Amino acid sequence: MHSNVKQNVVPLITPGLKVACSQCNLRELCLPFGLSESDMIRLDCLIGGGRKLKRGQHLYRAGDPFESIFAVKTGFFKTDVLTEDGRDQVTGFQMAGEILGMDGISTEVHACNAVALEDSEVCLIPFTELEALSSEIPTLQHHLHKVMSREIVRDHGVMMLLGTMRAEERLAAFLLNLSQRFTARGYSPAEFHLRMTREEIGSYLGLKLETVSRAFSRFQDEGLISVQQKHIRILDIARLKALLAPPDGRIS
Amino acid sequence: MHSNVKQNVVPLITPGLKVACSQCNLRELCLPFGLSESDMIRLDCLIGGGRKLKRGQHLYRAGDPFESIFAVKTGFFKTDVLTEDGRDQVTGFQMAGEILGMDGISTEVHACNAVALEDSEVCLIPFTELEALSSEIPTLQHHLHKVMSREIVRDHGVMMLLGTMRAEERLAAFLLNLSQRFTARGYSPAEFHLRMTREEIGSYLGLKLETVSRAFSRFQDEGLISVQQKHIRILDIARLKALLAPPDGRIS
DNA sequence: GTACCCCTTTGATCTGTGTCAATGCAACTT
DNA sequence: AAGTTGCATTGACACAGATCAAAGGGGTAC
Repeated sequence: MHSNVKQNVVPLITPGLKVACSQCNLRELCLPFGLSESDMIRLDCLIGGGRKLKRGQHLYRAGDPFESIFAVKTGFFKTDVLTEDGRDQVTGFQMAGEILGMDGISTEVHACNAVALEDSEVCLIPFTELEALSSEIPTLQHHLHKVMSREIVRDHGVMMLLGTMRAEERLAAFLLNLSQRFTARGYSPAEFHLRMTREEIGSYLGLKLETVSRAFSRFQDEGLISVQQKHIRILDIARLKALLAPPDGRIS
Repeated sequence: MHSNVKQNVVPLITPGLKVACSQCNLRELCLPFGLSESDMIRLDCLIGGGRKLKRGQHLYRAGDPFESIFAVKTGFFKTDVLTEDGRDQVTGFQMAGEILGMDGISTEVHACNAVALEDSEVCLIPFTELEALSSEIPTLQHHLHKVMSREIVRDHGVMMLLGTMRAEERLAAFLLNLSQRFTARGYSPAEFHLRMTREEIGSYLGLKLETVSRAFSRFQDEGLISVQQKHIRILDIARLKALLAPPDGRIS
């Protein structure tokens, strides 16, 4: 009855898919950043091949034993936490060049779920081997620490968003963040396709899907963006930014 | 006019204050966890002495160059982020054995402020040296990664709290979290002193101080806790926990 | 010891977002 | 091509928490 898009079959590692970091056009965004050619080749050697996922498939689930972190090669992911009592919180959306799975290091078990929001491809980076290599390559070690620290800082930004912003401010911040990340990857800053549903956006932003939808509509009415389902075009990025810094200051 | 408690004078490093990790009764909670005696002594050697802070003093400020991380030896801290437009979000409260400052690794500059909420003492851990040592001691390296990962997981928990919980649930979660952390340090799980103001609790929990105060009062009326200013006594921990897992499930 | 100031509590009202409900739209299946 | 299904939009209403305001209490500094 279900299409294979939703089956969540555990995907096999596809060894033929291996593409060396040194050849990868994401290397300036990803883990190998800053490495010399020769060090990059050493990193190539430990990366355990790629893995392809269909839309809807889990890369890992909360409770899975932690063995690797993952670098997104193509596609789009979400991570979410869910508690016994049924709460569900999207903790992030990840795109090409971003690292997934660091939540698992602390307990040796993944703390959240990672799901592909479109057909995607990741590199598998066995963590024990990565630690071993990074103790030999200071640049790699330091960059790994930077990546983890960046995740912490990003999370603090989300806490700020959830703790202090109103619905429209949250959505504006979300759109601007996506725009900026797409830009860094060479895509249009103004026009993109949302891979996630209104409900997933809402979960990430601490809002209900209806509120997200209404905020989109209001932005459109005011000429800030144009929305057609999942297709977004930012029409007035300056006014969108201005939403985040209210003129009256709101200084406590 | 101001008392010296509020002056935020940059405190000097106090070399005489140095206490070795190997002698520290927090070593099982802190960075040296799991190290052999000899490795712990090597860690001792790089720890750059202690630093004492009066209540209200900053350990570091957003924008300060990043050089060290810090381990809380005694006392209590808060970290907060503030943006140009005047938003202010408390991102965490740290107590003995917890590590501060990892936000600075990614950009070489601290991303938030750390303030002592009572007279406190920290160990200074120069980060470059820590990286160097950790590449020689795999256990130390791995534990550092665990500490950073734990921070990421903790942040996800706060995002869950901010994104999905109602005021009383947030406060219950907050109290239970404090209780659990005090317990881990050998203090009473049921009775403790809040070091932060209602406003700081509110900022952390994404609530206004009046809402925090009202929630405290309601908890007291219902016999869950007793509140006397900053002195808290948990009277019915089971019912407090039950607040977090509503009987109807609330499963979406 | 005393005075001041900040923190906290509590009340009254307002408002943004959640909730409930119905309709619309688009893509995918058959 | 029609039917099914999931996602998005929109409206009406309710309510949790914010805001505004005032009074009380405790700790801290002198």
